[in-house]
Amino acid sequence: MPNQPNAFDTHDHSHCTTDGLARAEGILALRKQRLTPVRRQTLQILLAEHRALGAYEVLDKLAEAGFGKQPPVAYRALEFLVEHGLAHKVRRLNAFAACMHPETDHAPVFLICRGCNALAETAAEPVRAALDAAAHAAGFTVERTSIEALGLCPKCKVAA
Amino acid sequence: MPNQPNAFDTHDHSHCTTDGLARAEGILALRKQRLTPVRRQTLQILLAEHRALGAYEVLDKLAEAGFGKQPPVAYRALEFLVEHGLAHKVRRLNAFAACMHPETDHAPVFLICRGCNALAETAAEPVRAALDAAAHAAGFTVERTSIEALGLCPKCKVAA
DNA sequence: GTATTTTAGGTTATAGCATAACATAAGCCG
DNA sequence: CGGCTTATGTTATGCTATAACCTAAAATAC
Repeated sequence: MPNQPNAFDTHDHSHCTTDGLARAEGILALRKQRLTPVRRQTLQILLAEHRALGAYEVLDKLAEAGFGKQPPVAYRALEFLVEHGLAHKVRRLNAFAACMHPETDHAPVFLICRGCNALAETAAEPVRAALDAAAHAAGFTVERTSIEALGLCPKCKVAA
Repeated sequence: MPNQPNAFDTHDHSHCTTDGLARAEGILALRKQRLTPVRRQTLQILLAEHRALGAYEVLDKLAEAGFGKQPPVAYRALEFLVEHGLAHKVRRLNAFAACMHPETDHAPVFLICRGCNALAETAAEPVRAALDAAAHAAGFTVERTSIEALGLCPKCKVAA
């Protein structure tokens, strides 16, 4: 995993958005997929915050930006982004978040702060390995995973 | 974890229900909580199958058994069971399943078969440890986890 | 053993999350 | 440019979940 700041660190957030969009363009170009206006705007909305947004929250922002205001508008864009690893669904929250390292890691591990709703992705490999081992012992073949932890980020821990 | 059969093994399933109910009674007695008729029936419904059931599916079965047929009837019973570790919510499926080892393991790891919908709980400790380590590196304190894998169980793998 | 408090169950209503199905428009390619 | 494919817009609906209020049953206090 590249050494990017995680959501809990103070960082120059303007890079998150610009980098994210640039990387998305690169990835989609390779796959001959189009980053259409709605998709681009949707990704930008997710990249703007290090937290998960509900589909209807995204939809409202899309509507403000002049796109359609019916649920499928948001769900389709989100589905596309998830499919291409540019965003993830956070199942615990029924919400979506931009992927912070779309090139490298398609088995995300989420840390969800219940204090400030910040969301960080963290090193998946050791966790994935442990899960694969446990699954293998049961004769089970893992295809997709959701690994999420709810708790307190460093800042909220201090505040508490 | 006691050496019980997991969902993917062939086993005498009648024990699952009777044992599950007996253990629930023991656990709740210690906590001075009541296993009322709806709660008991709900647990029994979940224990009857090694898969996750949607709340409305549980509700239908409760209604058949003579209990109320409004959503809160099912949700309240399910919430109670989850709270006391007798059932779990499977977030990937928005559904509920009986806990297979309610005394010992309150951080379940689920293996969900996409072929037959069977659901197994597996050894949580190593996975939990890896997750805790990753979280700790980010300064994050884990309070609750959801760890779920989607894939193929041994039988469905052969069938495929 | 009856009154009081607490806990649980029932019901109505509504909120929040998600998708099916169909119509229109925009890019792609012969 | 005509037909194909992909994407967007819209209507309608289904599934998941909870708030709020009322009644009943159990625990506890007297």
